[in-house]
Amino acid sequence: MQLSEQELVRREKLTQLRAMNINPYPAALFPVNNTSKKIKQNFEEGKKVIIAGRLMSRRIQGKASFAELQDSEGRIQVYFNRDEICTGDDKTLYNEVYKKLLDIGDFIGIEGELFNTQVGEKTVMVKKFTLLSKSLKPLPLPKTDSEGNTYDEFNDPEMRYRQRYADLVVNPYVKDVFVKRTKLFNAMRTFFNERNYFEVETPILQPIPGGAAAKPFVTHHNALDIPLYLRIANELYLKRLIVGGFDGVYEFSKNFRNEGMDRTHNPEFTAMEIYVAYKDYNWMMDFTEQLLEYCAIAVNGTTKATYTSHEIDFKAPYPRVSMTDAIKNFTGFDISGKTEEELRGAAIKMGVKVDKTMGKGKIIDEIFGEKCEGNFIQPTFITDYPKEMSPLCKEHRDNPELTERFELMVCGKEIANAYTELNDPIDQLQRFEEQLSLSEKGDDEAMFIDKDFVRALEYGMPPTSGLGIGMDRLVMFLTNNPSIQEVLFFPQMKPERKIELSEDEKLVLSILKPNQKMDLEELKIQTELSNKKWDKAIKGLTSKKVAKVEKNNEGLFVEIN
RNA sequence: GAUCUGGUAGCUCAGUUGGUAGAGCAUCUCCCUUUUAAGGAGAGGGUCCUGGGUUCGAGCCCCAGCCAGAUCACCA
Repeated sequence: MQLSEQELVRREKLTQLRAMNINPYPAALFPVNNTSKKIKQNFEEGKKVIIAGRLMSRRIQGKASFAELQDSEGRIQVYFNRDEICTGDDKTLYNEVYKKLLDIGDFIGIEGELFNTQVGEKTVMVKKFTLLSKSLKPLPLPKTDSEGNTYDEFNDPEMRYRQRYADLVVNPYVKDVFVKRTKLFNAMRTFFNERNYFEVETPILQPIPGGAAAKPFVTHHNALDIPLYLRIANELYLKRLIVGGFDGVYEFSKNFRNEGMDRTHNPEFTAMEIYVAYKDYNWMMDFTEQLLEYCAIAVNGTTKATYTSHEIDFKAPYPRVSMTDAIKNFTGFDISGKTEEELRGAAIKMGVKVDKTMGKGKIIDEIFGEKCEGNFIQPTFITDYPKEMSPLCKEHRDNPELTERFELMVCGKEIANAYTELNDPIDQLQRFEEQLSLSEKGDDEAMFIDKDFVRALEYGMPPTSGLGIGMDRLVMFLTNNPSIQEVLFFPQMKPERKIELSEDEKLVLSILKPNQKMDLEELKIQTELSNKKWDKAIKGLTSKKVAKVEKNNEGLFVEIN
């Protein structure tokens, strides 16, 4: 690996430290008894403290130096003075170790006393310091001045996501997002637990992926020799637990969908689903608005949130608009009682793209998505979806064309989806069968038939209402981040393909490249490498996908990839 | 998947028809007891994303590719 000058310098310091009998990576615990935040909150002149963290800036002025130490809660200024650290004649600890062998990014432990500088900055006077871990790679060093201007900001999204660890060290706002994310999860748990709903875990590896219309990832179990799918939703398993007798169950589930990636979609994402027995979707709407109000306050201290140019308010209650009314309002067209052909015609007239594989439900969904969805900025429940697009949802008590379903729209995006759950096993089987015919028509997202789930319903499931919330999307709204990558620690990225070739590999390549494809023996002879070196070089090149070896009737050939 | 934009020092960014690769911060050396992105002086540091091409000569122009972002399409 090619090291930069600065990296070489730091490695050299490592050996110098060892030569001075200073272990740059000591094993012993360091007895921290304070943090940067606690020091500032309970400041007392002369108080002794022990702290630890990363050295993040230094201003050296001869015998004295100010530096900043960053710990998990922020930064505190520390003051190094030669005569405080080196009380005897030997000034090596300050002149050599502190000034020359420490670097920005190093973890150090400090024992010292609190004092105020002449400028009034709360500061730790260092009496003793310990190197806790040497940093070998220079961190990016963004700076902010007193007016809030930033310099050298570490802002390339690619580098920030790939090296989230560095991003977290130098960009404090990144940590804030994830603190809020965890606050949201904790708030939801509290809200559910206080109502005696029960947190559970269900399988991620599933023989039949169900509960949503989505393309699954497939894997293979060797011992069973069967395909297994990564879950796309946890709905069907949670309902099985309602069959089993729980009154309310919920789960935060990582779901996996083998679809495109963009600023609102990551292949793995987190959903929360909750199912409550003896309730319906009207109850669930009340429950949802209370939940979100509670969560918004827990995360931001207020029900209001800013998202891009929108000011949104999660204060309950939220308006409830039926899908039929929404479409009527924004297009003037009444979908009720229309045939598939009439709907298709209307969609085409509105300029909404439809095709032959779409059934009634999908056409309506398309019209809604195209003409209405974007208009709902404040939290709004859209209710009573067409039956065809909701195969797990109970038929509407007043209209057999519709289902008792709602979605919660915020800023034109869906963040929650809920049903009065279908618990009629015969109806459920029929709906699955309709999905099957959709999939035969070419809809590659139509659901599989889950016979075990139907069997569970046959034993009887109490009337139940269920709710699903896209947690990542909700975090985006509560932290004003229009990109899902910003609210995931490690968003999916294309793998870095760094090709580093050894000398021998380069030699092989230099002969192979002008020819593109060569006989393996001939190439080997031309390189003049020993058998061992040749073997290593060619295996290296093939494993790095630079070249490939091919065997055909005429012999063995090496080809550039 | 399509289009557009970008990729230059550890970080942020300049780079003039196409003519020896630059700045600030960071690093290194020397000097310096309380500074607030900011002490002073000096020095070093480059696979200009990769591979081809055009040219006497390419960071710049052309082609192909890689990675990212944005917009759109697809998709919850």
